[in-house]
Amino acid sequence: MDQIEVARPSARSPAKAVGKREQTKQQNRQIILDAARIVFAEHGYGATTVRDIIRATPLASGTFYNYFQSKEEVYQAMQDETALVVRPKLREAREKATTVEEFISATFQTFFEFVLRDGVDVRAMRHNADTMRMRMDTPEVVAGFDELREDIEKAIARGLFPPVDADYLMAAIVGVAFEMSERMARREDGDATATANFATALFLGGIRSLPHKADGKADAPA
Amino acid sequence: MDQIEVARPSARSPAKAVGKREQTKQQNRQIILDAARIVFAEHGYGATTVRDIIRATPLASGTFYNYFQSKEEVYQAMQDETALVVRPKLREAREKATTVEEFISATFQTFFEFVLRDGVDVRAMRHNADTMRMRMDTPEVVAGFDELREDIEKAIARGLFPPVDADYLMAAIVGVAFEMSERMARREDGDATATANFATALFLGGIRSLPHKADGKADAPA
Amino acid sequence: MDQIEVARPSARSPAKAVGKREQTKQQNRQIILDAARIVFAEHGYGATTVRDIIRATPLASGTFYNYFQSKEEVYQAMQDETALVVRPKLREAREKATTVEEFISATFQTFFEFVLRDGVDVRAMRHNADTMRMRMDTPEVVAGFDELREDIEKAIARGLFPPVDADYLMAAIVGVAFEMSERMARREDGDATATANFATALFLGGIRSLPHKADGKADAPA
Amino acid sequence: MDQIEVARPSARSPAKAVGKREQTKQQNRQIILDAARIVFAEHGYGATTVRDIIRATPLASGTFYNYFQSKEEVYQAMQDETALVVRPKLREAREKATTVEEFISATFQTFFEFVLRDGVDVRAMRHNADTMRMRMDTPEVVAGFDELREDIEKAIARGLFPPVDADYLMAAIVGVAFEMSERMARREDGDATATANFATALFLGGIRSLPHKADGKADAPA
DNA sequence: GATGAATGAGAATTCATTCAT
DNA sequence: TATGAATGAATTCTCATTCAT
Repeated sequence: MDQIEVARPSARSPAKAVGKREQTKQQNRQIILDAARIVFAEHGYGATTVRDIIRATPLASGTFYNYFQSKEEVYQAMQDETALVVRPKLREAREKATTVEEFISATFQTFFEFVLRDGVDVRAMRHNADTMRMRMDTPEVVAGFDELREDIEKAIARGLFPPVDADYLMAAIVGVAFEMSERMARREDGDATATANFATALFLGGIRSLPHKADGKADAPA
Repeated sequence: MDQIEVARPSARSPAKAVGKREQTKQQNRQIILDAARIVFAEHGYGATTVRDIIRATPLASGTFYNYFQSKEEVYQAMQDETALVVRPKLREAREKATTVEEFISATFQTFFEFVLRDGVDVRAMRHNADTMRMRMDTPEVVAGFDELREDIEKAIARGLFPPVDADYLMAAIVGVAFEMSERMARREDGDATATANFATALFLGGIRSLPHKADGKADAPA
Repeated sequence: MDQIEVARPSARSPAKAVGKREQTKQQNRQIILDAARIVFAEHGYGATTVRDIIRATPLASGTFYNYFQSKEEVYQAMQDETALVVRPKLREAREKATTVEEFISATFQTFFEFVLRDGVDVRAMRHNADTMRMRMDTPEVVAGFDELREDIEKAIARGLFPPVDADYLMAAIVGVAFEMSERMARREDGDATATANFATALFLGGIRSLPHKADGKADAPA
Repeated sequence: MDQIEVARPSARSPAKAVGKREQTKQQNRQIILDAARIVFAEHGYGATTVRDIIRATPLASGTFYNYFQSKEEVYQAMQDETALVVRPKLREAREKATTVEEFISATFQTFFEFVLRDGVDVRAMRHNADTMRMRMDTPEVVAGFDELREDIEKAIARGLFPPVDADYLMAAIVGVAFEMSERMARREDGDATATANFATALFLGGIRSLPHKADGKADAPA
């Protein structure tokens, strides 16, 4: 496990001291967040200790507490950082939708694209402890679920969707999104558009509408 | 937190000529597993300590280590105990299927019924740690995923399913099953059949086939 | 580490029950002693636990306590068993001595012969824990030192030895005996007589009387 | 307590610029080593626990682990600290020797002087555990044996010693040194020079050359 | 007597957090 | 603010010993 690159405050450059210090502060926070992302992915949440995170950092242990109170807090900050990036994208995509197709397609496409570009390496993350797969959602992430449900309800209200159980539909979309994104990330040739097409076809027309595979064989799992 | 009731070696059971000591051993193992199930549900996996589990038991601390090496091991045993019950049920249900409808319907129906009857109290479990939702899958659980994919592949082979990406389809089913089962478990009037009908309709005909709600409102979330 | 061969009491032979039982009792005590000898040699005294000794035995843990109270007790019994064999031999050899040569020679010869024949494998014993060499003497062994000193005093009394410091001379003999026996045991071609000759020559005439090596080189250490 | 203390550690103190923290670190390490020396002497190695050592210290339990990994490690550090003091003294003494007498005499004299001045209180140490005598040699101590053998080989090479078995001679010297030093330390009037004279005489001329005792009686043992 | 699971005191060790520097 | 050693409560785990079978 490598250390994150530093902004050591030891080298004093007398000029612009304030700006420099402020910058360092921001950098250190980011250094910790980045380290946490890697360490959580490697060891899993439960097995990760604050010490682990610090060790993956050039910083001293005391410094951690200048930025976060605990493991929980840094985890949430990390997840939130992520959620705060995706959620607006998802919202925007769905708000522009004028058809069911657009709504569903935009949701999956945006989500899968994000996972491929910005997501932690899922292969490292999920098979930690050699044995167990785990998924944790912070309040910020869960709030994204609520937004999706709200958007579905709005879509129902404006006649875009039939009057279905929005809570269940949200759950189905979320479940498919997370589970398929993990599968996608494990594939060598993970392709956000193809994956989104699959999920979209499913939600629009059911299994019989799914794209056919040329050879009739399932993709090899990782 | 209550302790699990004990079967102290005093009670004689004449039938099933298992030695009394062997019987006590089996009981103690089960006592620990049951306690673990409750404690993990209350505190979440990460926050649970071996001491917590022991405390929820009438047994001595050393006794835990006669049965399990660690928190991880008891967690896996617990999950596996569950998976070993559901997996054969699911397999059997799917093998009897002669149509796509039966395959999908039986899968969801069996799964949701199990969650309602034997599942841990999800409401306690998922909102632990004050904040975070989490899901962990042990190898035994993951093996169930593989079985589903195999069954899909077989169904494709015998022409039951169109030649789709079995891995992705499996992921979609699993995602929907887990995510909706949690929603279902949170509802006061959780209904396995209704939930299975929703999921089945989705997989057979897409969103537009979903059952319509009378009032057009989403169910209230927990 | 192998287990010591057993005398299991499980197979009941009704006849001669008492004699059989008595025999088994003696055997089990011996089984434990033999196992202890091996385990102490492998792990060293400090690191050895009663459990380790039991594990090296086909017996149950509770059985240990029918024979010994603790690790200390079994260790002493083991050492004493040894000392009780060597001490009479040494005494006898020295009592027959009519010259200094005989006294010294018999002492070393008897001791080194014993080490080679009955001693625990010193190579295993002394380099335990990969790091530390250790030697422990029980009261029975220490009593052997006293006997040696008494014999020296008697030898002085009857004019065999000059009137030297018997305590120091005893210490010197003991030190040379133990330290050289370890070196001897490490050598592939450990030879009690040659080793005894070396020690005897040293005590009779000093370094200049020591046997010369053909090549003038030291033996290779283990 | 005023100005001198107030001087900040950043201000350079030209000589021996050791920070206060570094100084405390060194002190704490020494505190633990000193406590260990006492506790090992009192309880013996096997019976000593890390807790015992910590209790003999004003430090917290966790602090121990900032310096040593285990009981073994602190024991070795302790022994090595000792060996690193004696070994150079012994080497130097032997290198200056131009005769057998000087070589042997210097070795014993140096060793016995060290034991009397810096050695642990042998009377406390050896009769620990109510029962057993024990000796443990760490690698550093064993390395001292190798040095002695090398020096003997060199002495043989330059014609100082006859071509004897250097390994055995080394063992004899070591055995006599340790065993006699223990006896010496038990005596009220332990005298390094007298003890060294005894050992030297033995190695130079054998028993018959040993100094005669005025009364022909052995010294009283402790 | 033999067995081996249960016991629980206590030893080893970790780790979040503090605080002097 | 950054540092990192000290802290000690909490946790994991071991192990001698007991005792029902």
